[in-house]
Amino acid sequence: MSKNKETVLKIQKAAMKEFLEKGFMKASLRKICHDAGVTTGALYFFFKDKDDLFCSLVREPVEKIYKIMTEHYALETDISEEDVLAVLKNPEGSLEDQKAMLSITKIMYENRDKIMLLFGKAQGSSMENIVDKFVEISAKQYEKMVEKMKLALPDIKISKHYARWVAKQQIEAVIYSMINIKDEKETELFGLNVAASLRGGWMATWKLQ
Amino acid sequence: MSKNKETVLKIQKAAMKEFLEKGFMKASLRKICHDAGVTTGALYFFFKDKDDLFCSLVREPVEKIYKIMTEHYALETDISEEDVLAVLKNPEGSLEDQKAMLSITKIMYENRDKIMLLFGKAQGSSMENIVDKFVEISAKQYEKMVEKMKLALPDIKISKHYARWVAKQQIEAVIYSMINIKDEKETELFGLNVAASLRGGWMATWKLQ
Amino acid sequence: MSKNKETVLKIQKAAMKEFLEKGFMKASLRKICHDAGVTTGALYFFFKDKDDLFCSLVREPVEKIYKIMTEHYALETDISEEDVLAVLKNPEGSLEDQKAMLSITKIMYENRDKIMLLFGKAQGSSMENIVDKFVEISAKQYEKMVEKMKLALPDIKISKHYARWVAKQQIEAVIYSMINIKDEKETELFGLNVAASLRGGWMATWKLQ
Amino acid sequence: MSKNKETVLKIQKAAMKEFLEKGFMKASLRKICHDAGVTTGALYFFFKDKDDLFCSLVREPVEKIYKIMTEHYALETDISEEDVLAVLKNPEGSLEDQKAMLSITKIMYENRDKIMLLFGKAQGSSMENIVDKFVEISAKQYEKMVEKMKLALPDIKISKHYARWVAKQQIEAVIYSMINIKDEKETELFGLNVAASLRGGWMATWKLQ
DNA sequence: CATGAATGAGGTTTCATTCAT
DNA sequence: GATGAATGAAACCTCATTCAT
Repeated sequence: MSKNKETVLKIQKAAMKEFLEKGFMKASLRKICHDAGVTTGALYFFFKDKDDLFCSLVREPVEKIYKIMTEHYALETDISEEDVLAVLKNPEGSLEDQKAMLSITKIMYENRDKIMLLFGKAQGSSMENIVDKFVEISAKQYEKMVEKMKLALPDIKISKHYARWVAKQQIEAVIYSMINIKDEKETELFGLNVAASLRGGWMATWKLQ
Repeated sequence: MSKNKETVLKIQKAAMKEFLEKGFMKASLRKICHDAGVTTGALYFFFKDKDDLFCSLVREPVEKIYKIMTEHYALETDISEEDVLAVLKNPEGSLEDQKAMLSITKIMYENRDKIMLLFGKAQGSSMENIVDKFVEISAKQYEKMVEKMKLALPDIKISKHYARWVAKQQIEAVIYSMINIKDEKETELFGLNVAASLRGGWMATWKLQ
Repeated sequence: MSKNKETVLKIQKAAMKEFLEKGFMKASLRKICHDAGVTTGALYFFFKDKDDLFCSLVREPVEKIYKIMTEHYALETDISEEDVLAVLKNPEGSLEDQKAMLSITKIMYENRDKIMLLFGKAQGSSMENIVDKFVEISAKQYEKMVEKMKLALPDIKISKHYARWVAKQQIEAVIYSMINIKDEKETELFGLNVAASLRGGWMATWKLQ
Repeated sequence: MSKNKETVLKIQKAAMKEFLEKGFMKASLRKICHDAGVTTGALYFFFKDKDDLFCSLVREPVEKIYKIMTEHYALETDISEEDVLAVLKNPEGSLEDQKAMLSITKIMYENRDKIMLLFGKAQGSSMENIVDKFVEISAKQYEKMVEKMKLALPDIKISKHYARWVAKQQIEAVIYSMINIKDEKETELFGLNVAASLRGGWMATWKLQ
């Protein structure tokens, strides 16, 4: 039990390195096995195939993020129109929303390498569209919000693709920060800039403020 | 003269299909040749290698976009601080800026499939980082603008990564639109929403308006 | 253990045949695999590449010969001038020298086919210049000898390329014998003729006897 | 007439470079054509195939050498036993023999690059065994000489392969010199050393002097 | 648990050569 | 004389995966 755990970890460590370096498709299982000091048979005892190995590396944060998103958005489902306006006029934004985004951001930063694998090196694996899936979930909420905003502000014409784009922006901002900024102070400052920017963008779209 | 052009076109047509379907790496030259009704030798008479074939499909719009960007940003280099504020307070934004973005958008829409190849299926080819290069060019301008804004508004703290993110947002908005929206009316509306949103985001960041 | 050895041997046997027939470059790995009743993958499990396969066939004698040469020439390093003359005036020649040459000859004859591969079919492989390397080692000794002979016989003018040519002659005589003569008696007689001839050539060059 | 001559020369010049660099087999006709600024079709108008192109580069010296050898050896055919001994006891050697060897050497040096092509880069072409053919011609003469020497010196045991080896040595000495020595003075000195050495070797074999 | 030999299909590329124009 | 498009076979090699042990 301790020994196979060890083997799995050795494989995963080597796999992480190789996948990060070459991306899913160009990564070589042979090299992973060699670097891990393990034979192919051992790898295939623990993992169904290449894709399964890749997924094992990112499964944990994916599931956590997924959980937070679904739970969070389940809460937000029943906001009334007045709430929507109130929430958006409040410079602090929705508390729940902030909490969710913070949780996700925290998870991402706790799993920095895994997330970079997930969002930058997954092409060819079954995870290659995972961002889209997250965006999808988030987008559904924004679509609901947009619908309600439209009721309150019927003169504003909004494309039906706008909500999804907003959702995508939000998620990609976190990823961008994670990939490009190492310094913590800088990360925080960047986060504030982005938050202000995104919020300002939303407000401007509705001609608020 | 007509005949060789024909062969090249047959190859490129088959290549376009295969690359769009499978992406650069998983695409098979054997299949492309077979689908084009041509031998591998013929392909290698016209194209240096797989990468050259891929590039031939996207070279034209890439060069056009590159030209517009470099020319446009050469113009914008010498804006004074007052200009910056003036430009940004003007709801219409910089005329040149708008024109450049419109030209690029137009080129992209005129080469929709090529651009989708370029921005979604290029991993493994020498074009895989082309977006980054475009963002880079644009980012340099935004960095200059940010520097000047800071002089006018010294109390606003701005991350040094902010400019690049803004540049990235702008370009990815066009790509997003192109990939996801087919209807022209909808595209236009989405464009207006995004323009308002991005402009509002920038203003909010500087606490203007 | 017995089985994998078998596969390797099957591959090597087929490879030996193909390389001897066509030479390194024209030999086809496909044909080797087919003749060995094995897939290409199997070949590449045991051998890094074509060159590695070729080398595996000749490595053993090469290393043996190399070992003898380096050991032998290490011994001979410290001959004095008098020794040199003494050795050369003695019709039997240097005992050590004879022993080394005999060992090498013996190894060559024990690995006749491998040596023929090595010296006649290696063009294109990493072994293509192996004769030159052997000659080089031997040549260094002859160069030292020539230097000492010159001290004893300052009137004889000797080209600085002469030593290497003598070394080359000696080694190529063995190869020549091996390639062209099958009969043992004949080989022995030829060996005596060559030995006398080479020795006589050396003496005549120095105007001795 | 002048123009096609030009084209042929351009092709041959490029071919010479490529063959010298890579050897017959690895040389690329494509590259030769490209370097010559000519199309494949043009090459195939003047030359039957790769081999024909290669041969065209070396044909001239080959034929000259062949002519000298056959003519020379036709003369030497009818030497009597006494002549043989006389010739060999005479330190100057056979005058005709010297003249032939000098002519051949001269031709070789006048066609240095062609000869290096012929003797070092011909593997895979129809010229790959040309040295053997020259050796063969020369060897026949030496065989006759050996037969006659045996009649005069019946106690000396000589292998039937000895004559060919002597022939080979003589030709390879010239090639060796040509390939390895550039300086003229050095070449001459080396030639004297080798001549003395070969003659001394032959004499020692017959226990003469 | 783990080995490691073996599969077999597939990858891209290079080549000498041909032939209609 | 010369073009240059096209052939088509073959080249070496890599890969994820399987399975008897």
